[in-house]
Amino acid sequence: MATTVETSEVTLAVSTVIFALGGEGLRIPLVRRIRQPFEGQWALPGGPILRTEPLEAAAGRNLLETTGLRSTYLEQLYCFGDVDRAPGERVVSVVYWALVRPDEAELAAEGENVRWFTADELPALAFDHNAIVDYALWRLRTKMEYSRIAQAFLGPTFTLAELRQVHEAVLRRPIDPANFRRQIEASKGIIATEQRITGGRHRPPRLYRYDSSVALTDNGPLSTTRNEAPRVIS
Amino acid sequence: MATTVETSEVTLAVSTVIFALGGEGLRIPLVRRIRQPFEGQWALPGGPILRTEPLEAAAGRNLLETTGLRSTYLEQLYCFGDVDRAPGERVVSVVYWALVRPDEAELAAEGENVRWFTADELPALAFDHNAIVDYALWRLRTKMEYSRIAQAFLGPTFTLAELRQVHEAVLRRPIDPANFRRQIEASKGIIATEQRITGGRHRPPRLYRYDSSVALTDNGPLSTTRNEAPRVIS
DNA sequence: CCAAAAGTGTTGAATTTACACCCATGA
DNA sequence: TCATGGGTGTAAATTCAACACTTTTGG
Repeated sequence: MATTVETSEVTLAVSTVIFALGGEGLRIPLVRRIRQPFEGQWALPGGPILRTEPLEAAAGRNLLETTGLRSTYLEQLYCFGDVDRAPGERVVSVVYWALVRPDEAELAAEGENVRWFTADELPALAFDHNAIVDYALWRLRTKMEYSRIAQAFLGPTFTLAELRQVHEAVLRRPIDPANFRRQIEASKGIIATEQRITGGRHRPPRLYRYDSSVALTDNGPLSTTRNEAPRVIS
Repeated sequence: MATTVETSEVTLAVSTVIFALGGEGLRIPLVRRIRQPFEGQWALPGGPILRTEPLEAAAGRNLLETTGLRSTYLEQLYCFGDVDRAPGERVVSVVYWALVRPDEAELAAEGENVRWFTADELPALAFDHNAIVDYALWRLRTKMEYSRIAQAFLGPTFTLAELRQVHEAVLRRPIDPANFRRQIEASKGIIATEQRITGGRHRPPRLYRYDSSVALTDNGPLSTTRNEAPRVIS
């Protein structure tokens, strides 16, 4: 992946699959390669690993550098190391996946060499990146069913309808609003505020916020106690 | 981890957490380090990555080299890359976890520099290997609840009591035999043979074998179509 | 016959699912 | 007042959990 020096036998890199929710469902940003191999083709944002930088920080950094965004959720996906995944050299890529909020994604830098694609309709990507995205999509959809990562797509407060729409968009199936409400309320991790949204031609929905004392997902002993910053309650 | 050349900025290695079931529950083999750092302390089997060797093959190879065993299940656990996890140099380790059968584990080479330990009572290990084992244990126990990896601890045929005892040993809690039976029978992936075990002072139990057309666990698009070899039905 | 584990049946609780229906708002 | 989603109620279906009971063997 065009990294570091050529003196090492194996090259190590970090790449990141970034998800945001757009009009047509899940969207991910890709960068156009400006050198061989795969020059001109689209690829996942990525780069070399710096000697003194943690892997997760590297993922966050190249996320920031290519899109200008900070993610609300970042997790290691897998380490890809097939011998022939890059022509000529042996590249091992530690891949992370990230979720960003749509309002931030709006501001995202989009230029000649960075473009957002609909996740289910990608062109042929460089390297094995199509397979990587497929796996990231599978993980996201699987995890959506048993964790509360959906909240990472939303701002500090949200209505239950918004949260449900996130689930529906990611899982691509309708969800019963009544059952969804009870399910979420029973699962904890969410706190009702006294605020409501007015202006709609219907009963004003209550706003919720997430309970920052409860982790979005249970990663067992790996949980990096990196809980999101406590939210200011308005 | 004392690998390859020092010309590269970051050293890449593979380690493996190997699980077998022994009398006192889960057991794992460790190797004694014969050089600095952590000389004399116990550590996970591991080694450098060869230029032309797939990561999974490297894990299988150092499993074979240190214990003489081949595993019935091998999966990537996580890639550990904290900056200070090895004194002096930057080492990124791709860690795999493996399951082996007790009958094979019996034959395992155990010498001055290789010893089997009870997984829940490990001494202080080299590097961050205690944390790695904790995470592997969590993954094994979590996965035991929703997949059929328990079968990887058993031979080609087994009774439902044996299968249940694997669950009980790993999860460390008793399981109702009646409910366990129905649960397993409903979940498919297991086939009843016409054979029974005689000789016990009780009704002879039926032998089962696993359905090799059903994967032990659903890893989504990552499944390496590396299904176990079809079993000969006796 | 007795002990022990294999295997089947049954019942109540908990959870899931579908859908009816009332509530509060803006137009 | 009507349309629209917010929010509550409820009952059937399914799954889960506990445990009684019957079966088949060896001693």
